[in-house]
Amino acid sequence: MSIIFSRQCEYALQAVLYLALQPRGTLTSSKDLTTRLGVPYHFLGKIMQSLTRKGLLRSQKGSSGGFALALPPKDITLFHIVEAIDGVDFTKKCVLGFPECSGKNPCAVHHQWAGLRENIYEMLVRKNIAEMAKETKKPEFRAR
Amino acid sequence: MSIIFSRQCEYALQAVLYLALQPRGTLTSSKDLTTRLGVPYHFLGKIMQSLTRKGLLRSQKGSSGGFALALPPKDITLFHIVEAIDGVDFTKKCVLGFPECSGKNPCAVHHQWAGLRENIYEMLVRKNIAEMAKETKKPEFRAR
DNA sequence: GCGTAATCAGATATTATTGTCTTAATTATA
DNA sequence: TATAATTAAGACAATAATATCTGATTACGC
Ligand code: SF4
Ligand code: SF4
Repeated sequence: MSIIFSRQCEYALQAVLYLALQPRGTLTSSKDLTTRLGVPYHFLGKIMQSLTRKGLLRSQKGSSGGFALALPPKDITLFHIVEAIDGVDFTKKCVLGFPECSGKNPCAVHHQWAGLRENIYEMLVRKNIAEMAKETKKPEFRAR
Repeated sequence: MSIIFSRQCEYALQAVLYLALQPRGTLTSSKDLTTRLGVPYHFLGKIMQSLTRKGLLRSQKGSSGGFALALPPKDITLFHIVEAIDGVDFTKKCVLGFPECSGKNPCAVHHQWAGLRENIYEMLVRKNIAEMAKETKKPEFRAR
């Protein structure tokens, strides 16, 4: 069980975070990403395609091609990535899986849960990835 | 995407909550559960079996048989159910899906995330289902 | 121009999850 | 004791998620 986000989405988050740590203007190839992150090559390829189509990344084909952020890192949040890959229905849904239920006749956990959902949302939008990159310590992420 | 818990687990939570609302000592059949909750009959059957094997429910075969809680409602929390169905690895895992990473060299969201995980855990253990049943308003859950 | 390195795109394969069906075992009750 | 209702169990089917493969396309560098 992957928690909250699909595996695809996790990979996407990791990849974008990695890109954010590379010097501005450089391209990073899928191959590079795949070895650094240890995720399956072709699968990541598809994910990068999605992110590119959504306009979060730009890609360059051909020799010495690769991917880079399409926007300044300070204009991207984790939310954008989750939105592009998994969608953001979770902001509305019930943890217990009850359909058509939200707040009128609340069950005993609704308040707690509604707050939690808010927290997840906060976590996703609070920091842009420029800030995140600055604060991230993972040495294996730095350009070698 | 089902949020946090698998669909199985959601059904399990719903079913146990329903059972908690039935008068103590009565048995509820799968058929009854399935129509009240609107979930697939046989699938639910299997889930009930699991919960029974784990000792959370007791079952009675035969005519006028069914399921009931195996423990007093005040001794059961949502955590027990999640534990039985999905497992509780999520209490340790990283939202971003990074393996082998937890707190040393924390990334920029680790603190927020760790708190969030704690909140989810809290939500699951805070109330026992006796309290929840008392506070739950869902009229379609009451015995007719 | 040509060869190489890279992404792009789509087809396919594998695995996990969800759902269905069928039969057997069990029990209350008529 | 026969019958009907019910869970138990396992086989099967459908769907969704994850992963891999292959060929095409593009761009760079020689
Ligand atoms: S009231 Fe309870 S069941 Fe309804 S949406 Fe809120 S948490 Fe879910
Ligand atoms: S530091 Fe960041 S990447 Fe590591 S476990 Fe915590 S949240 Fe996940």
